[in-house]
Amino acid sequence: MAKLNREKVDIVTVSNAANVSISTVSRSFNHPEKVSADTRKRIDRAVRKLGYIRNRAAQTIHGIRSGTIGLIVPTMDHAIFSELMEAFSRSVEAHGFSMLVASHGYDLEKEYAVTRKFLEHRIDGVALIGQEHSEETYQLLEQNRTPAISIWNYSAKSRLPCVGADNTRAGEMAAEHLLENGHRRIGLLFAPGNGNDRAQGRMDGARAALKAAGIDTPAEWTLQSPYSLSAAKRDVRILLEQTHRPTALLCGNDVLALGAIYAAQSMNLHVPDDISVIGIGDFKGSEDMHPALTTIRLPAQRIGFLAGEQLADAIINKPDHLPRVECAIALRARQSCRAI
Amino acid sequence: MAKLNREKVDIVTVSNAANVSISTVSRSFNHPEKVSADTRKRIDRAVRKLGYIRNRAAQTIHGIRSGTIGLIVPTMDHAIFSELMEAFSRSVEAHGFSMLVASHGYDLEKEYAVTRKFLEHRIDGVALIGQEHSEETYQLLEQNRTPAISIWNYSAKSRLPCVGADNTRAGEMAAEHLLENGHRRIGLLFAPGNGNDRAQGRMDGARAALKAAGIDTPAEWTLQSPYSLSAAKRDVRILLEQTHRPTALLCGNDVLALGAIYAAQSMNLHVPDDISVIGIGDFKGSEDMHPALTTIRLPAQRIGFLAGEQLADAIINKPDHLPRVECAIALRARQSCRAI
DNA sequence: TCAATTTATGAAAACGTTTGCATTACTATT
DNA sequence: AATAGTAATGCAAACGTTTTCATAAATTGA
Repeated sequence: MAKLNREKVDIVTVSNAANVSISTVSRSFNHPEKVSADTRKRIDRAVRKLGYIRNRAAQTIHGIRSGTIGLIVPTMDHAIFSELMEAFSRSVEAHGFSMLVASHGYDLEKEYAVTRKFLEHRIDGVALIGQEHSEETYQLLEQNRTPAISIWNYSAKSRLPCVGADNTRAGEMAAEHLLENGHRRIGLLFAPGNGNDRAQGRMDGARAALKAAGIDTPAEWTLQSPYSLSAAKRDVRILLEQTHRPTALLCGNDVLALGAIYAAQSMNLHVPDDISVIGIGDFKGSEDMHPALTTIRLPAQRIGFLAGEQLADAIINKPDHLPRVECAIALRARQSCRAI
Repeated sequence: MAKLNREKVDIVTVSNAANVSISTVSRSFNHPEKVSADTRKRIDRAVRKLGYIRNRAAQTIHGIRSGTIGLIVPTMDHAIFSELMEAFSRSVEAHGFSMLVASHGYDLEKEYAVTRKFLEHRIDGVALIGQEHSEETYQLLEQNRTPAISIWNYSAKSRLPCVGADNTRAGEMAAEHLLENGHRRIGLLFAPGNGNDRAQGRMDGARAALKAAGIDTPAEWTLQSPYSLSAAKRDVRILLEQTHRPTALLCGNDVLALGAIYAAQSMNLHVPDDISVIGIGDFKGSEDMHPALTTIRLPAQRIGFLAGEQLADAIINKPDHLPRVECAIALRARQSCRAI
């Protein structure tokens, strides 16, 4: 069966082989109950024999859903986004959709271009990361009435429906944990905030909580490092070489936190005895590090899964209003912070 | 411009607005030189005003390429695959393709199902990870004459053209490095080999090299752990609690190696003084760990990039034969192994 | 046994493009 | 001024489906 056939096999080929009209073949796929058992069997045999595969493009121009959903991320190779992607993919796939993915490298114009390209493919819906997008991107989506959601951050006044966590609160919680443990000299290490409202929100939250406790972090203790172990390590080493050192480091994400820990270790400083480190994210592996990382857990898998469900639901059932979903975050107090 | 219009806008809408026929509109997109500058300008204005976006599905059924490439991975949230994906995506995108992605969780039947689904979308090409696929998957691709490549492992006798590294050799090189450093008591820690020819190949290579040196690893020093820091940590702890301990651990990938290091650290064993650890992969961050991980570098980004180029080339230029591309691997001797 | 339903199938239009061919209006050549 | 050639455009067929409507065949009910 399914022999190698030089010519393309389409619904006509099948209908000929099964000695029925193309309408019947189509029906046998889409409304099998309307076709006699006998005919159906004959068609199935022909399909298998010829190796026929339906052409979704043809269905799509007929007004049927394309069966694709787009996911546009800043980058795929950050642990946090790949976890999210995997979960999102699994959940939309369970509803029969295929996933188109692209990354834009924190460039909002690129994001617009990719969105446009996806719309050419007539995606049934699209998910974007965060809520910082160009006005053109928002308009493009509204104009085409393409179901779209924003994932990763929660905000009560997001322009798109969103599924995510409150990054500002995450920053606050991290700061509060350090404060509760008696820290007052706190260094800040964050990823650049432009094109990245997650990082910005966390930073704002942390700053606000510290300010509320009467603490103003000096500029030389406020580090901005790209998302990379080596960059964080390098930058934190410089900070720690100063004579006047913070007792704790609040890091915008777990990778930066791990970099900070490595920096400390490489200078023979003990974490948490000599310096405490707290992260945000709770990436895979943060729990198993040594010392186990104290961090704020952002439920990436849950967010990805729920986002997929929401979007699939939006496409299939066309509710006229999509809710905003806030996913709970929580402190994971482990071994990288101590009370002073 | 681009007002919110209730009705769909297609090429007919545009042609009316610009007072030309649909043929001219189409030509103005695809063969602009065949349309007078004046008309083109008029069309462009209409396009912008209406917010028209070409329908690739319609082009596709006309026999034109769909402009999509599929990438099917075991899982997206292993560092190594996400790095690969990002590089692959960038490279196919540069050639104008959009990327469909799916994961199969090391289940070859799922892989077949996903491949089929992608074929329904009329992908122009597809990339699979590794060379272990079901016969049905191979036949499906051959039958449809869909350009396909296998990425990640190189093998001179692969059924599909491949772009990748020699995993067997990686295993050998890791073993050789330990042998050269005087180790004879070597523990093995690998991911399960079924549905994962990469892991299997590395293990075979390591075993062969050890055997050639007259070393037979006892069963209790041969660990099989799922790809996870915590599993590796747990399993290695058990191994290290034995009185008769290996002097070195050869790990099938860097995550397992890092887990092994954490296990050692948690038992107050020093790496490399008390035990040496070597990994395979050289993931992002392995270099920055503490101690910096000695490992065999597999160039994930380069593989992803070249694979994208190869596949795009196969689609665009239809050469009748695609070469196999082997990407060089190399030892990165850092601080986690010592000579004894 | 005949009319009235019901069931199974086919014919044809529609979906949004691209492109080969035909037509018209210029431009250049003599 | 007539002819050949070229540039710009339109018409209509084609791509592979789905679905509405019509029709034929089978079943039901009297």
